[in-house]
Amino acid sequence: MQPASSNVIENRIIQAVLSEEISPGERLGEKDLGEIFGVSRTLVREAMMRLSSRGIVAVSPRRGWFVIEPTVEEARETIEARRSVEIGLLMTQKNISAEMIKQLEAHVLEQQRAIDENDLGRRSYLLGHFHVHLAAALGNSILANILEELTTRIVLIATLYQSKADAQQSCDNHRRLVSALRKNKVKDAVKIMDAHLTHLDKALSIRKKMKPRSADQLRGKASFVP
Amino acid sequence: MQPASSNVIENRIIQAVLSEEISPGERLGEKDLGEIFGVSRTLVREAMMRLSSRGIVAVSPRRGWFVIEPTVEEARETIEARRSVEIGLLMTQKNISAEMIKQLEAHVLEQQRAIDENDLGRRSYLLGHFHVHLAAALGNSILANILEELTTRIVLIATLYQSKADAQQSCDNHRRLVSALRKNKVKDAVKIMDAHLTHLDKALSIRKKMKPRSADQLRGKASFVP
DNA sequence: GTATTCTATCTGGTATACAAGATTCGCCGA
DNA sequence: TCGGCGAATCTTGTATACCAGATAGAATAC
Repeated sequence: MQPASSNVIENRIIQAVLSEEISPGERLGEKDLGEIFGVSRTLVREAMMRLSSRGIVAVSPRRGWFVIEPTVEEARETIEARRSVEIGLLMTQKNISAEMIKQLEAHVLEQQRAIDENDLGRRSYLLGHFHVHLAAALGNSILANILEELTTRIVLIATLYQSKADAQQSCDNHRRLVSALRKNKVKDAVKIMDAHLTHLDKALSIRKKMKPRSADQLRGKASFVP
Repeated sequence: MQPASSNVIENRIIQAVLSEEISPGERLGEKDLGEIFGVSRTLVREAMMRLSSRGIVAVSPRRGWFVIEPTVEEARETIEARRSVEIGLLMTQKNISAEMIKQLEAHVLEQQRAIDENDLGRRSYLLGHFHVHLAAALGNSILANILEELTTRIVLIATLYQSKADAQQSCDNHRRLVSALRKNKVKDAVKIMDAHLTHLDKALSIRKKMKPRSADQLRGKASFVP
């Protein structure tokens, strides 16, 4: 394994979370990750520090780093935060270029393909990252960053609480959203987004407990290796 | 100087930025900070990693860490991001308790006092943190965190571009905002917020160049020491 | 006097060393 | 068989060592 920078580690872990390769509550040992990425604990630690700042992992003193397991309360707050940000994003957007609409439509098609091909990791990744693309398309990279943070947490929440928001429905919502944007019907877009998140929020009531995987299993995941 | 954890360092630096004790472009050397806080470079580095993840500082390889100097484009994006978040926040809020209204009013009074007493650092700090309190009052700590990040950057932007949004006007806007919230006039609140940010955005055109202070001067600032 | 090159020094980048708390597991006793 | 106790081990916490790139300043050439 050739060495990787701490940035690479950080991004790889976010990607792994979005692809559901890593589950909430999973332990991420510094030593293990160092071996996987071929670097010393120092770089792993840097990546963890940034990830913890983004609310993806948290450290338990002298026990290890763990992927966060949001409580129901935190889950609701995250969904509400996303609702605020996304609705604000839609309401304050001025004009969206035809080029961007096309990109978003292409992204939705990719999502559909991942669903059809039953590519679970890619499916989860694309469905989550659609909203990041949306913010970027509306011309604000800062909001895109914020949304990446929030959607990553949402994926963890969805995994943890087994929200049954099935992929096809999410994809359909995205399609309708882009369609509304193409017609410049902002109000419709807001409604679709609002309903989408309300659905997610409702699905949260069904709790499901997960058994955390051990770090050893993680090492076995070939795809986790960059 | 007794040792401090990396968390303390991080918070202290954010506070220093909010209080305008630290200017954009200022160099923050690992060695210097380590001496100031009485710790090794390791802990300073951890704090810097998290601050960079929050977009407050950036590293120039083998040269040092610097407080970010947003370009005009980034400044506009930050203001737009804040507009989205704050408007979304106001629009999706359900009910705000009388208790919270009181807290916000008390905060506005504190702001006024800082203005009257000409306490510049405290003034800057309170005016910026009002929005963080607002998000917290509306019951979402995640949005509060996001807003802390954004307002910190806004302070840097205001310093850099010498936006003449004078303190008294900001405070008045805050007072009007809380008043609208008390009367449950959400639309008015949104309007006030929107106008406030538009004003900030307009003021951005007047560019002002700053000369960065050296780290030695920073060391001299007794108040920077925890 | 000015431009240039070379070197001493400073800075961050990364790995490693060592300390101390947490965990595990075996041993012992009841 | 079950529960408690202790040492061995594992994990993060923090400091330090060493490297390489960047910088500044002096010496040199013109």
